[in-house]
Amino acid sequence: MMKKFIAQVIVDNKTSNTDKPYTYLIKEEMLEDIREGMRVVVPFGMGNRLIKGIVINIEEYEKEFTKFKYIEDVLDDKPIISKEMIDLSFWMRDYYLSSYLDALHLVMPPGNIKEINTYINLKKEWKEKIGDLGPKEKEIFDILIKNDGISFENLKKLNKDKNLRRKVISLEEKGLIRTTLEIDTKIRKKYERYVHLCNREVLLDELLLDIDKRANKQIEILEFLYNIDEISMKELLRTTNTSLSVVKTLEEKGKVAIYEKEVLRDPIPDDICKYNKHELTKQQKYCVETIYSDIKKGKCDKFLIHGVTGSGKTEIYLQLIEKIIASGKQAIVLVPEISLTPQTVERFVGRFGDNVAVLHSKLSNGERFDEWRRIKEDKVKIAVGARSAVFAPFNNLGIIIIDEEHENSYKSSMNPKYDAIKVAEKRCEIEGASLVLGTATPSIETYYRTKLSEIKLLTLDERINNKNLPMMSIIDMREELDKGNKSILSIELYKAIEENLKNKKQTILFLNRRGYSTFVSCRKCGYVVKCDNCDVSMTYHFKENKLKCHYCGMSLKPPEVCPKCGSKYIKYFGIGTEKIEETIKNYFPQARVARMDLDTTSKKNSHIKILNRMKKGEIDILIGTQMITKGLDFPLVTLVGIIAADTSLNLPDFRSAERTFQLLTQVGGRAGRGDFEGKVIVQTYNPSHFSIQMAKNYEYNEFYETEIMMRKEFKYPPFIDILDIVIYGPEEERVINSAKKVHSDIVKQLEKESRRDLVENIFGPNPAPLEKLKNNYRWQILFKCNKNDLDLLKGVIKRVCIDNSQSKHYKGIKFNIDVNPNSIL
DNA sequence: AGCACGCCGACT
DNA sequence: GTCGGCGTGCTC
Repeated sequence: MMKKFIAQVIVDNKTSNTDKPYTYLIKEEMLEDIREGMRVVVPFGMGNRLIKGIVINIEEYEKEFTKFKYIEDVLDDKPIISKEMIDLSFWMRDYYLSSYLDALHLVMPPGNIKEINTYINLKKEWKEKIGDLGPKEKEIFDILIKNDGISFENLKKLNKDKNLRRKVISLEEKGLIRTTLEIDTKIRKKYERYVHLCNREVLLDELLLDIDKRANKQIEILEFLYNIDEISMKELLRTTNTSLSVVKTLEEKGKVAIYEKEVLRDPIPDDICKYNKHELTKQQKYCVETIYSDIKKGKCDKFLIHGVTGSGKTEIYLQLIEKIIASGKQAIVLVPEISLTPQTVERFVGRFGDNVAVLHSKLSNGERFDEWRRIKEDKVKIAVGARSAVFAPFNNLGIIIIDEEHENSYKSSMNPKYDAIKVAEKRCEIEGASLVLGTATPSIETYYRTKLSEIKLLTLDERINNKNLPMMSIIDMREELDKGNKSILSIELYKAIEENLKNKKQTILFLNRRGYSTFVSCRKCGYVVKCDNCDVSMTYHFKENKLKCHYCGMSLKPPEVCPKCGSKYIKYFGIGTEKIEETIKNYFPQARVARMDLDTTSKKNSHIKILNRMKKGEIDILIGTQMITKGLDFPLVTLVGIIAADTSLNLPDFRSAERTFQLLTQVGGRAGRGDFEGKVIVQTYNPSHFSIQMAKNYEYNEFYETEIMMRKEFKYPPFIDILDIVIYGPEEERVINSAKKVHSDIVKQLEKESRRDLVENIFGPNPAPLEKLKNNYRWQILFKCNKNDLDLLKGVIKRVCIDNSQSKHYKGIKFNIDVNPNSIL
């Protein structure tokens, strides 16, 4: 038998039913052109409808191959994904129980770069054959006569026949039309006009010989171009202050050439000043050298830099990267999305210039595509970005650095719900790169792994400027009440702000809730205004005079009388950043106050503006949410007030103590970064809680020891793995029944596998903590299991939920499966 | 997703 | 008898 090659193809069909590798034969003449990671066009289904897919594997095939079809066409000349990245995406699929396609999309170029389209053209001889058409066919053909060259997609819009494709195929068979396959590049390359001198060898005088002396502008342009290799038309016109016609005239005279040149949309602003290399402290130096020599010796390739805030971790990253790229490899730097500010980017771009690509969520599709390509084509050596930058398509990756490792934004909330740290680790293993994590407050999981020696721990306990960490004082808000102070501000915080204002220093006030009042309630009957679509109380926003749902975005006018009992005693409870702003403005009318939260930063660049004003000292008091806690460096800030430390502490989640500790430490770190001592005031109703007490004294190790004991005692990560299934849909009955069915099916399956013991650690089905969101009722089943049992449990869940998701039992029901979720809320 | 097949009721 | 609606199941 003849040797044949077959390819495994994942087809781009957005349904779970077809989400598996399909085998196709490769025509001999195509064998040379086809590689893993290329996109292909394949016939699919009974109508042999052409769809695109991606080749994930090519191998020799020696058995019968009659049942396979041939690959129709190859779309790429080079693989768009490397073999390593395919492997990485398959690992994600397995680990996070996602589909092949969702996992592949993460490692593929951004956007749907190319759309395949079938275009329909009339054949010359159609008039001779029009006789033998049925009425339906005639109807379609009439459309084609009017729209020669129409795409199949557009034809579908004009004719709603259910079997349109069949009829078109029949028309083609009858010889009236011809269909061609064409690819439409959705994301187009961007071109710009450039200008250069035609003859660069001649002297300037010679060049100006036949130019009229009165043609000042022409002379000016030629003189300008004489010293320049090439310049974009836009810039030429601007710098010489001329119009297009002048350049056109010079082109006609054969003096200059105008041509199109592809430009890569560069999202990095070009007014970045150089960020010079800093002298390393002893600790920093030790850190860089240890990591680099360990990597070189192959001794260790996973590191955690535990450095107090202000200990200069960024400089360590920069110098490590310098060494790595000097050895011909490339580097990825992950930072949390909200700290991907110009301030952060500047440091990397300021040091490495145009060797840096920046990937963040605000990029347009075109910009993202260009950055992706610059990386893929080795035009840059460093990629800085949020979570998804972990997939930057470098070909020779040397290092992945993850800053603020403890941040929860590294876990994706979309399928596959991957954790960028885990993925980075996997990618490093696959590609032989090294992983460096850095933070002032390591996550319990990561720190635990340093204890197991899976990750090497490096500690920096000195701040760069040798300043002490700011003093943190804890205010018991219950005592304030006893003292008769009903205000949001404790007396101590009030006085500290007053003092700070007097000394012309800046203050940051932190509260992790936006809006004015967090809920609105009737004092007579207790009715609370809730969102119609979600089971969530609505937040009052003063400026817009509206009640808003922070989950689905719905807003309505606040009621004047209670919708339930009609009483007029509607009261607003709970505080948000907007209320703080108002209070502060009342207390300190002379102060310049700014608020920074989702509501004030929705416009593009608005948050940069606020930060710039802050930097210039034009703001005395900055009030904000999460946003202001990350990596900001304002030397004039000497006071940080945390309005309510309890918000994160009281959440019924196993990470709430950890979050609180991290928050206090991180926010506290914003104070006293310059030449002045800082001070932090924390207001709380739980002053004795260990996370608050230990944050006060910056006792990370003590906090870790306490927390890890709790985790062990109550069986939480890192000792076990958690699986979270949320069953949701618009009909409550169906959701409840489905949740019960999922539960009992899983129990049955576990019994079949003789693993009754695992049933003990199933919690639920219960209504999810947010019982209704965006008109969907939500029920939850939680699983805890030992690391060794995770695969078995996942297998069972996959069979019960994913493979059955199309079954009629689960009509109108969706599953949200999260492996090791960030929080169980 | 599409497409076909098969079953069933409506209508020439 | 035949046409079309809809439920079900498969696509290398």
